[in-house]
Amino acid sequence: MAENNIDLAPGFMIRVLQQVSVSIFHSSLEAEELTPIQHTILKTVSANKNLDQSRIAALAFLDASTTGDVVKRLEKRGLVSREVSEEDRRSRTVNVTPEGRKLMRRVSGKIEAAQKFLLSPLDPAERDMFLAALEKILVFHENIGSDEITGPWQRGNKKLG
Amino acid sequence: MAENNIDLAPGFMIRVLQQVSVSIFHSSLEAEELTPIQHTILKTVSANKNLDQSRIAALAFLDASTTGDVVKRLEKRGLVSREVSEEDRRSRTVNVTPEGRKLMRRVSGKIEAAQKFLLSPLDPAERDMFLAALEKILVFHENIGSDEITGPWQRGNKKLG
DNA sequence: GTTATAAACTGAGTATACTTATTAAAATAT
DNA sequence: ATATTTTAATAAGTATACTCAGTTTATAAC
Repeated sequence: MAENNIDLAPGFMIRVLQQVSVSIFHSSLEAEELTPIQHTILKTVSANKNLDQSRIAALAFLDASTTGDVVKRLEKRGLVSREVSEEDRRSRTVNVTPEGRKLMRRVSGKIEAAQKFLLSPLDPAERDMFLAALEKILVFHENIGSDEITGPWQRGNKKLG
Repeated sequence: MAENNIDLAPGFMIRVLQQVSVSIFHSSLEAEELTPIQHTILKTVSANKNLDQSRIAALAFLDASTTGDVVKRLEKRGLVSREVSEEDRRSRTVNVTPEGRKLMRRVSGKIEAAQKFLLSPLDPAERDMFLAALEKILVFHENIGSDEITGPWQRGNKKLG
C-alpha cells in the first residue's frame, strides 16, 4: 500500500477489471486475431440472420459509429458480409460468412476458459453473487433484458437519480 | 429477452459496466471537462510530489504510452507541470498546478456522487460484497496493493492458470 | 402530395489503451 | 573503464467508444 495509491474507488476498479478482462481474452486466444468487441458482434450476427447495423449496435451495447467501424473490419477479413437492404435502402444487412462461423467454432472454448480464469479468484458462491450484482447494476442503468434499448452510453445520457 | 442477445457473459457485462461507469462519470461532472483517466492521473499527481511518468503509469494502472498522452493533455490545459528530472535526465517530473488543485476541489463531490449512483441498485450488503469480490479479482490478477506493479495490461501478459 | 420528422449510416474529431520500435540515459557486469 | 543491459520516454500504428454534423431514405402529418 505504501507503493501505490489505489483507493479502490469503484470506477477505478471497474476500469482496471475491464483491462484485465481484455488482457486475459487476448492471451487465451493465443494466435487468433479477434478482439472482445469483434467477438461480441460476430456472435450477435451468428445468432441472428439479416441484422442491420443499428440493430447490432443495440444488441452489442455500442453506438452506431463504433459498430460501423467494427463491422467494416470484420467484412474486410471476410468474417461477415454486408449488403444494402431491399426493404430499407438506408440500412445494411449483415450476415456471418462460413469463415466467420469457422472462427467462432475455433475460439468458443478458449473464450469460455478465459471467463473461468478471470473469475477463478472467487469461490462459486462469491462468483454467483458477483455476477448477480453485476447484472443488477446493468439492468437498473441500462434496461438489459428489456425491450428498451437506448444507447450509446459513453457520455451524457445518464442522469443522476 | 426476445429483443436482445445479452448472454450475460462476464466479459460482456464488465465491458458494459465500464461504459455505464464512464457515462455516469461524465454526466455527474456536467460542464467540467475531465475524463475518468485524467481524473485518476490528476489525483495520483495531487497525492504525490515529483512523480515521473513511469511511476504515474504504475500507480494508475496504465502503460507508459497512454500515460504520456494523458499527461501531455493535462499539461496543455495547465493542470500539471512537467520538467526534465535533475537526478535522471531520462525521466520527467510531474506536479499538479494550482489550477489542477482547484479543479480537483470542484469535482471531488460530484465524482463521489457518481460512484454512489452507479452502485445504487445494490443494497449496502450487496454493495460491500460486490466491491470485495472486485478487489479480490484484481488482487489475484494484478497484485493491487502489493509492491509488484507490472503493467501494461491490455494484451498478452496474462497467462491462463 | 408535399412537407416535416425521424431513422440508418458515414465521416471527422477526441480520448483511451494497448503494440512494437527507437532514442537516450542510467545501472550493471566484467 | 568499457561493454551490456535495463529503463524512461516518445513515435507510429491499431482498435475501441464516444461526439457532432451531414447525407440519404423512409415515415408521418397535414
